[in-house]
Amino acid sequence: MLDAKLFRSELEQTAARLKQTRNYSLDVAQLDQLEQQRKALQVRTESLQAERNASAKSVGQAKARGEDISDLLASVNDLGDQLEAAKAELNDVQETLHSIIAGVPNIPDSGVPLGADENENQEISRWGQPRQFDFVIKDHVDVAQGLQNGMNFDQGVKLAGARFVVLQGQIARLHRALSQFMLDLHTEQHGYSEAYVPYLVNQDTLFGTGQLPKFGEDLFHVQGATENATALSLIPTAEVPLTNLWRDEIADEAQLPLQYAAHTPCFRSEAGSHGRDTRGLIRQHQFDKVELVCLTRPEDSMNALETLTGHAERVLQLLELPYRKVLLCTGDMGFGSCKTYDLEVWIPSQEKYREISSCSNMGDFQARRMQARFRRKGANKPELMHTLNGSGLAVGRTLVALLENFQQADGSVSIPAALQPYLAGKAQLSAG
RNA sequence: GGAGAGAUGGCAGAGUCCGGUUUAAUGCACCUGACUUGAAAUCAGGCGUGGUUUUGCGACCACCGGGGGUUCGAAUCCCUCUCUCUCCGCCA
Repeated sequence: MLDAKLFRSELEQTAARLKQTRNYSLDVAQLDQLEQQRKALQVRTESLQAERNASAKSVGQAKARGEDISDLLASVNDLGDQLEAAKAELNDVQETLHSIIAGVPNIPDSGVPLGADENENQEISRWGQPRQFDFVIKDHVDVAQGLQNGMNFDQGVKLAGARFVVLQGQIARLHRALSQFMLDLHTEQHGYSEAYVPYLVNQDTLFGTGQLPKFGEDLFHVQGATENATALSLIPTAEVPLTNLWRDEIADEAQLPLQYAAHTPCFRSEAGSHGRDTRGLIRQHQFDKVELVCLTRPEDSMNALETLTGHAERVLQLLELPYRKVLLCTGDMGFGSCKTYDLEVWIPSQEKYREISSCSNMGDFQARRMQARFRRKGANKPELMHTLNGSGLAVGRTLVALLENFQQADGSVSIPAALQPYLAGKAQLSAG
């Protein structure tokens, strides 16, 4: 959520900036009118409340002195009705305002290139060389089929439906090894503290990170067993529970930066993705991810984004997977982000780099929604922190990249050295 | 699943029966100042969050788990939801 002040004192500039960067149209006239109503109604409501408080107090005092209070009561008779009406009106206006403001995306950092869509993203760097194969390569689905059919989409369909998979045998083991490897790397070498978190979260939590109110259709919602059970939703990323750890909390400045890593499944409805990436493991309703979250002081967040992205890159480097780092343009960035790097891994069968990590600095956008704050040493007012998150990495897609990039002519798959300890020292998965 | 008890400011903890100078006592923590070479101790003062309004000082409003109600007035009474704890039952 943007600072409400931007909609009051800098409405025109804010609208222009949102249009320029996000192609987001703010109804300036409507907002301006609502804001004027809000102001008038709020002043009126509060002065009525003050009046009510004062009269209630004098009633109390008169009564304490044993005086007759019927005159006093008569004089405040219609106050309640007036107040109630004013409150109701104010409430309406504020709800309308809030619902508009809660749906406005973050304003990108000035360093982010302007652009309409992914075609105008900026490649920052490349690491590694896509391998030259001297045989006809298979995609990961066929590679896995050669490995005792360890990736079974028919079984996924049978058990759950389209975009679900069952992994078995050495593929399942590889999948587990990858997440363990990533989590160990980040906790042991990059200073993240490991967390195990709920996979189902409530609506406040989803609002905090920005999934609600606008993106509810991207989630799976779970109806509790009882009629009025709390509405819960499956997390689309561990960013949601991890960042919300500090919702409605005030950290000491010395506690920052806070760094959390968690390995969780992620659930996405993929509404609107029909027909995209239908083959293979690239786009599933359920996938595992090791997520990194960092909470910082405002002045530290841009550096922290570089550091955090570096941590995700380190996974790819250790796994010897060629990738490129892309700075997303304003039009391609997520709703709450002010700056995002995507890491894209080389997928040989597609001869393309595909997203495997997205690292974002959300600025104070999420922190304002969830009132995640910190107090500077000596300062009295708490201040919003900045929140960052990044995949380190998406496990399923890493599995895909590994199978494809390290496939051998005989159908086996070699294992990068860094990962071998997690596979009982095996240097390859053998076909058969 | 059954029975009971609770939820108060960063923490602890009074107030709730019997609604009214309680915009919440007190203690701890924290901040400022005094004393001290410095620190500790002591003393004095300050010290919640959000919001509105104001050039500023300030004034005002809301918040005692969430929501609703009764009332001139609610931390206090009523309804409801959520959560926590204790005991019993069941259980990975």
